[in-house]
Amino acid sequence: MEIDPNSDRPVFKQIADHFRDLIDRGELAPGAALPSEAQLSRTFGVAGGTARRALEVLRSEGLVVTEHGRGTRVRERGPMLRLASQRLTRANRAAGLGGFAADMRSLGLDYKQEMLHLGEVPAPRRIAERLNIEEGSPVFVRRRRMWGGGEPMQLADSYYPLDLVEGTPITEENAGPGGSYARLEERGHRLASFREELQARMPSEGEKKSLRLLPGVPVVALVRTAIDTGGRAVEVFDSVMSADKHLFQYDFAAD
Amino acid sequence: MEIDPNSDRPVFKQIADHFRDLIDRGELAPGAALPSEAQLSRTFGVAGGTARRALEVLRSEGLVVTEHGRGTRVRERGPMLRLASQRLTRANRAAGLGGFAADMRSLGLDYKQEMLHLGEVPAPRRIAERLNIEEGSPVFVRRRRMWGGGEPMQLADSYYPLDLVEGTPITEENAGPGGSYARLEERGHRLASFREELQARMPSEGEKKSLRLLPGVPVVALVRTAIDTGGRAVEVFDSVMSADKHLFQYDFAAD
DNA sequence: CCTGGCAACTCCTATATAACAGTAGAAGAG
DNA sequence: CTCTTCTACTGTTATATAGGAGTTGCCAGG
Repeated sequence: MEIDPNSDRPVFKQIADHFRDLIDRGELAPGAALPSEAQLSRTFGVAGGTARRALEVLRSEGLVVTEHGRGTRVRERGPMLRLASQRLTRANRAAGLGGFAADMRSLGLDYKQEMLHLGEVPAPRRIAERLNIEEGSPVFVRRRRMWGGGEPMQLADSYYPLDLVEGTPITEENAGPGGSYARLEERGHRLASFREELQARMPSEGEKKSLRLLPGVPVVALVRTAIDTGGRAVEVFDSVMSADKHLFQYDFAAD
Repeated sequence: MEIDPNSDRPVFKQIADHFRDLIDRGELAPGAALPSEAQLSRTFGVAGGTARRALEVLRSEGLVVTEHGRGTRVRERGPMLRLASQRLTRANRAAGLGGFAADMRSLGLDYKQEMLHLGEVPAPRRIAERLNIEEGSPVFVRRRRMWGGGEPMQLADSYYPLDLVEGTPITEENAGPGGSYARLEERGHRLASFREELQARMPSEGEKKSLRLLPGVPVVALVRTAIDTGGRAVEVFDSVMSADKHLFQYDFAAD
């Protein structure tokens, strides 16, 4: 392996290219250690800062992870959670548990839900538009962080019109068997359809921390609006999840 | 604005925080210039490299763009293309044009398609699984880059079982009115359903270049499988698009 | 009027150096 | 045998310095 300092391509990128290649071709398996910065610097005959930048490139691409004091290793990818639209059909919902709990159960991961906030808030624009109400008018929110397999999987905020949840367990920590959708249906709002909107982007600082995201991992923001048989939006589910742990699947008719 | 060199938080992150704040609060509007590296270095009393790293952080978060010789400015976001599942219903398909052309038309952007490859290739695993054939057996591929508004919007590879396309315009540069789906239906394969699978990730080097992606912009990989009324997979559409230009919307029943 | 060239600005790559901080294992004390 | 401390490794932040290269505007000379 040779580095050409006179090439158009900067040295640190050439070094990054070299290791990207090894990783892509599988010669460096997930979990395998890369040389330390000092070693790179010696073997390629470059300054320490240059070696460091090469690793930085690979880090930012999400190919490797580095731990302070331990070194840099090829990233291991955990299992992917496949979120299929069918998970929200009535039959599946009737099986008990909320949607997320069922998903985790099917992957054999233990499930936990951490309540971050529970109460009334003024509706943000994004939510108000979908609930067909005025921006800033009060709505009830369940803000929580979902855990699976000991890791944070998603941040999920559920917003409800006030009149639909007053006096129901939805306003309490435990929404009861079958989750909040079951409560809404008991109250006479039979669910007719869902709309899901997805958008991928890089996480904010806060999201990075609270989802424990590695550098270079994007997130997917999913907004689901639940519509009842009367055409009324009864819930807006606003969530953010790590892109490297989730895959989304939708089946729909061609007619 | 003050920087504390003795804080836990590194100086370069403090500087980045400062400008992230200004951008989030709208005090630095899209298109507005940030101070040059030299200016930052002077006004904050830090070394040039430190100022540079602060800007690097913002760049990697996709908040700013910098051009060599011109400086760093707050990123401007183009319009988002909303890809709704309904765009593939028969009624919409009948309106003429392929799906993508119609989408671009509705946004008022001019549309172009650049053919990259047209011919037989051995089926990659991902494709073979979905077409229900052996990995490596020959399939026909239309590999192209779609343009909208003068910018590359997506890389799209369509894979077909050989027997379905032989002797049809699908094997030619122009697949004819209504696109390849129309040709498949003419041949007796009436489309029954689609499955779309989405996954977000950071782009590869090649994708970055050919989609002209700015640093810090993720991509969405969308794989669509078209199924005919006989339950046979007749096309796998494998595409990659810039996450900051696309939003995905799916409507589905709750029953 | 236009053109060529220079100057001053911008960012980019690379070097060398220093002090600090987390990790792991070996050496020593109890 | 166990606990502590030391040491040699790892990465992290920050400094200073140098030369390269793209961009813009001005100004002198044609």
